[in-house]
Amino acid sequence: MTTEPTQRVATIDDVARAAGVSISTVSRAFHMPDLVRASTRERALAAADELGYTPNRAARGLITGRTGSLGLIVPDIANPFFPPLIKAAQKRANAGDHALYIADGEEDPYTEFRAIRMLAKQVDAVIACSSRMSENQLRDAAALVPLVLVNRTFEDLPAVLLDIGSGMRQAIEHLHALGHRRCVYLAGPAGSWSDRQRQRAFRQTCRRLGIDSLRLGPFEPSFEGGVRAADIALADGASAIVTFNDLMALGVLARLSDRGVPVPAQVTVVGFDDIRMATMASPPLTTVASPAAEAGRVAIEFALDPLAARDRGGHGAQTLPTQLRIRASSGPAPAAQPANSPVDKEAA
Amino acid sequence: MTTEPTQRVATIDDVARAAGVSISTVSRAFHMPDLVRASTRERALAAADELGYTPNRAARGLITGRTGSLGLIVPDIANPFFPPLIKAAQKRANAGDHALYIADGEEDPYTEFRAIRMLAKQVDAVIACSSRMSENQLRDAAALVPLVLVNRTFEDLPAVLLDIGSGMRQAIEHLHALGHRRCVYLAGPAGSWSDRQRQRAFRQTCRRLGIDSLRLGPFEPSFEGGVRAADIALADGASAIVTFNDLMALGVLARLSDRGVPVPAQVTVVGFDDIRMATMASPPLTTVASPAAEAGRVAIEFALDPLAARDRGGHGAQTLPTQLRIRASSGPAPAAQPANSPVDKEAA
DNA sequence: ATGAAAGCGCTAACAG
DNA sequence: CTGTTAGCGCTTTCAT
Repeated sequence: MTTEPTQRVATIDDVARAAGVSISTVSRAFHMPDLVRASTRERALAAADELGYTPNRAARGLITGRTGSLGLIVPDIANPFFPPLIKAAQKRANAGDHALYIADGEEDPYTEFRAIRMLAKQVDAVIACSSRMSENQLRDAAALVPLVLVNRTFEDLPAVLLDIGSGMRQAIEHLHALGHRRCVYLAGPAGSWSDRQRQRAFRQTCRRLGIDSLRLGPFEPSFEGGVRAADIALADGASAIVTFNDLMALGVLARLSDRGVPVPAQVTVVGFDDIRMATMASPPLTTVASPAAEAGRVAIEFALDPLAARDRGGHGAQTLPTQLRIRASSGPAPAAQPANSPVDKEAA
Repeated sequence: MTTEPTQRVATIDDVARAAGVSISTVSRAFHMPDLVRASTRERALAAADELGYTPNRAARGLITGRTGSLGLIVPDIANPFFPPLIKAAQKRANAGDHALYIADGEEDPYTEFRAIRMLAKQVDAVIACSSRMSENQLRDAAALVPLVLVNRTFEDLPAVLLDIGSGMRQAIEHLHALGHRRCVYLAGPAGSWSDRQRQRAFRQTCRRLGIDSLRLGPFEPSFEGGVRAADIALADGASAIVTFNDLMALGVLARLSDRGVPVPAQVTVVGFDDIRMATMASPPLTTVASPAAEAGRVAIEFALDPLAARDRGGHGAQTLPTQLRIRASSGPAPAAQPANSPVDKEAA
């Protein structure tokens, strides 16, 4: 027989009564320990522990303006790139005695904005990962609550970046070394900032190496998006495929496998994330490793100490290195150029 | 030049002033629309919209005791079983105008308990998924805040269950039909409720079908855990392996592949979750489909309306069906019994 | 060193 | 129908 409905949660008042001190003494025992005599403090703390008292962050926030909580928004929790980031962030937040609230933006700018606006008053800062919001929305959001960006920059907001350009260069150089002379990039969401970054690095590196480059998309940045994109990429006769993210790469691989196209014998696929799942993919997937977990940790640090954030990189942006990760068995096979469709639509 | 730090968030007071009505009228315009004249209501709502006003749920909760927020705890966000569940839950919560806070229990009972205690006062209910907490902790938690369980039962707490027994029976019958006569179950976390359920169904079904059954473990319910378990399972001469969850199954597959063991020609692996990732694994993985998303949705409904929850199944538990999902190419191959180690340790 | 009192943003009686 | 008042749990002056 459980005490089903909420029994009652100890308030600071209960603690005070139990310890035989005033309510403000208890509060001080927590936040300004030096202002109360040691013995009194002990008693208060003991009582608090006894009653399992946890301060009501909401109530505290009401008066201090600081809630001791942080918000974290990702476009899609199901995108395996984010969980490691989230976990690292949560760990770091808890270490600083902060709670972390996670919300899912559903890959939709407005949903994301609403989520931020809703969180605004109940958290000290919001961390927006790979934000899909427009610049205007970003500006509005930043006016409501201190904002930290991950995987995107905007004006002088503190940001944690992954060195996408370097990863892309490494990937293309790798493909070039394998003999590929016609590469296609399967783009992610239309307005995506990080997709633009990738496209740019892709185009530039291809040009530099004299590789025939092609951009296809946008596609949904998901497994299904990759499946759909695969056929199009194949039709365009590319022997090497670089995708916006690993999820798409996995989709491409699955589709290629279904169509009986040998990978990497005929096509090499490079994913962009090195999410945990990539480890689980069969060997052929070469990935660009993103230090997602570290990004999560650093983002929290930025959020907890905006000033430190401002002091790091240029205007508070810190860039984390990225690295090509070649699966053992994806090495050898170069690629015979398949039937080459002349259509160079949207040449990147 | 951004208005970097929090500019100022509109309060109900601002709205009232802007609309030229009293503060309580604004409040009523939101919660008891019929109590204010249409024209006044319009004006209040318009002003609110104008100022981008979002009620401060924390402040509201302080007085009503209802925060309009829900908490959701999972043992491990990175476990791909949960994201779909989380997403469905969040969608349903938002539909009911509730915010959903997600927390990660880090596969640790006490971390989980602390998280719940911290959330207790700031949410209307907490949904604990595959809780790793002890019965005592569960009881204590339930005393602090209305609690909804997913994937576990405890006394008369509302619960959403997946019909694990049925899935396991289907899996074993399938293996039996393929000719397997020696199956091993790779167990998950030691104290896990759902692991016990699986073990029981496994043991019973094997006995009924006259299959030589073996339980190994516990193992970490992760990809790495599966990798480690694979060798042990192989050493024990099983031709069919059923794992606690898909993550482990994926690890087993990877390890088997590394060791050059043909799957499913020599060994068949059955995962237990049918998470999205299973789709992406190479064909040999047969899975038990869990309606994770639906579980998330139903859990929110239970949380929003505890009474309805109480009215459904026995004491508020609703069981969702589970189904064996056989990948196309995992069908044909039966299994030659490999070298059979006589050690029947921990016979299930 | 400690207590009393004011007030954060909001809702729920209680008047009008 | 609408405005006024009290007070949720907490921190923070301001007294003592």
